[in-house]
Amino acid sequence: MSNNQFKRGELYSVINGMATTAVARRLQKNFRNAGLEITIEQWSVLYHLWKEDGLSQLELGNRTFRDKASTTRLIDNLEKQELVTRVASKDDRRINLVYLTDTAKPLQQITYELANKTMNEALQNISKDEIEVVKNVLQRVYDNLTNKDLV
Amino acid sequence: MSNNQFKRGELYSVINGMATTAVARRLQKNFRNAGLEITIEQWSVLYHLWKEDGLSQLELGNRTFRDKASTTRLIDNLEKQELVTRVASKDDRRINLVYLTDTAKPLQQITYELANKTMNEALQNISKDEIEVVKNVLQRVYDNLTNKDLV
DNA sequence: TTATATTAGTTGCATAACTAACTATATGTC
DNA sequence: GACATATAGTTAGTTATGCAACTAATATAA
Repeated sequence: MSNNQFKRGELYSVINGMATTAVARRLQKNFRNAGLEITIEQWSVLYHLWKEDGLSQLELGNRTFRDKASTTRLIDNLEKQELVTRVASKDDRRINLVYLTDTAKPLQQITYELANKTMNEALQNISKDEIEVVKNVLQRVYDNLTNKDLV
Repeated sequence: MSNNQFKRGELYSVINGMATTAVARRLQKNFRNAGLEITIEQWSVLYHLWKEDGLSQLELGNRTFRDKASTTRLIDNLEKQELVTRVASKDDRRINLVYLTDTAKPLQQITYELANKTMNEALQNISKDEIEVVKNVLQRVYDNLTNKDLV
């Protein structure tokens, strides 16, 4: 019997990601309570642009784990809210580089604070060691399912 | 400084749930490759009905971590595919009890097997102890954010 | 240099999520 | 019994997801 055999009844709770969902919902709520009109999905894109502005849509999709269709529409919505602009690359005109606008810049500080607050709420009474194990395991799960595409 | 302070750059990967997403996508793919036409969201509802048939929509929503509007539409779609039927409760006619049809019953075995297969793919080289820590931490994260609704 | 293949992004279609407002049934209080 | 309140479920509106088919631009190969 494999080392990783689950009792069937336990499977769903592992797959379900209820904790992830709960964190996302709480962060969204904290955004809303602070009067921020952005979704956490939009924020996930802004987050990567604050780290490195002017990424291509494809690269943004990779970093936020989305396919290109989802990325297209997320950026459509961000553009509608005037938080980013698309600029065709001069080297390769197939590529759209995505840049933050001045409207987006002041959101960085407040959303970082709200994300920190949310994580503190989520991680009450959970030790640093436990968090490290979780991060490590989830990374390995991700790698198990994506590095080799054997299906 | 709090015990749970994160370096900012690490925040997103924790919130994002990329591992959860990857597992869900792989399970969906495994369903599709086996010729099953159901979504994992639909499967999550069937999963609970196989454990206990005839639950109310609200109870199904609780067990699958959905609000009632989402539950309504999920069951609409399951009904369209003739996998479940709604039966008004005789005791309280506001309540819809949801029952599996004969069409749904043969799906149980094959989807359990595919879920097991998916979890084995996901959890390669991850020890039982690590899995226990992850499950325990995620449960506590969930509890931290839901037991007391202090926002 | 022309034909073919690849790549980045968009669009159509279907499912699903959440909020808020709504309907219908039950319950509680006077 | 009548009126207010609570509860279960539905509907409308918006955003997001994924797949597949498409366009436009670039790269490769003959």
